[in-house]
Amino acid sequence: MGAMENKDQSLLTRTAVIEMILSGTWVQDHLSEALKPYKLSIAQFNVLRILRGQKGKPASLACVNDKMIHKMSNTTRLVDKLLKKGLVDRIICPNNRRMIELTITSEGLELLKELDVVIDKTEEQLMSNLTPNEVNALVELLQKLKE
Amino acid sequence: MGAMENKDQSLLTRTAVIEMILSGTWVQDHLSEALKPYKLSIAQFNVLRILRGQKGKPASLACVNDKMIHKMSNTTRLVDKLLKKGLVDRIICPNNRRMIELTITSEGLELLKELDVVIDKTEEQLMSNLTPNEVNALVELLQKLKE
DNA sequence: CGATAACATTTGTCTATACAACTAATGTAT
DNA sequence: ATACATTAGTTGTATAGACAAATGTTATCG
Repeated sequence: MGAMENKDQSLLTRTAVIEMILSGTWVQDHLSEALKPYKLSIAQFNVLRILRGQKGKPASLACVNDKMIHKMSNTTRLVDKLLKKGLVDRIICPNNRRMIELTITSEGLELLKELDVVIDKTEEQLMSNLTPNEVNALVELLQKLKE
Repeated sequence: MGAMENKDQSLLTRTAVIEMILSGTWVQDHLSEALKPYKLSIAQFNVLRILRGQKGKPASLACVNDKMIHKMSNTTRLVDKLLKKGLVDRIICPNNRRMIELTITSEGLELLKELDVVIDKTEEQLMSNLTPNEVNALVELLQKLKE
């Protein structure tokens, strides 16, 4: 393997790394733009979706945190904001008073129903330059990458 | 096209969106981990690289900002930190006193030389699960996506 | 039973980012 | 030349995130 090929390869690698950062922020920028009229951050939106996914079964903070896209140190304060907006309920778990039980309120569910449409459309637009096969290939590459 | 195919397609789209966010933060986490011993953020490191890329020719703040991966509102304060560390110089442009001229110092160049090794290795590791062809395909998909 | 460890969440603090208002310098048009 | 707009950068402020220490609760072990 010559020096030239090494250089090409490391340039490609660097390009890939930069493209991944750019693509990640690109996606997030568009999503948070779509959420802006609803005064929700992506993180807040995801917590709501996680709670809906529980189908009534309450979730602890740690459980929510595990399922979050951005692991953050500070889920308490994030949930505080959703509480203030009346989108979630928080009670102390009767069986284990160290834990809390989070559930989504009916207002939260209503809001999510509205957001589903908005987010679906945004996600579709974001991917509109790729064919379904290409989207599939992209997902597989990204998953393989992080295995 | 049946309802089933629609659902599959939108699930795939959603998966792709999430994978892109995850991959972006995954890359950034590893890079900032690699930079940690040097007390540099990714943004600071990129400013240094941008200035080195100028090959002695000074750059204005706006110029640096245009080339940055994360467009940020606040390049002034970022550069302040590099100044305090002695990694860059900042003078007022004599031709247009509104502008500043940023250059990287020799200390900055020294540091970058050290970091090149570290970052190259990190980037190589990040991509090590993919073959060169796959990395290439990934780059092409990501670029096509954002066209 | 009492001390200690482990657990789940909260709080404090410091730094980072977003957004808008501000300052200073230059360009433009009458 | 004066007024007005534009440009380049800086500063203020409010919000978000990282990290570590603190709080309160339950489990474990002698």
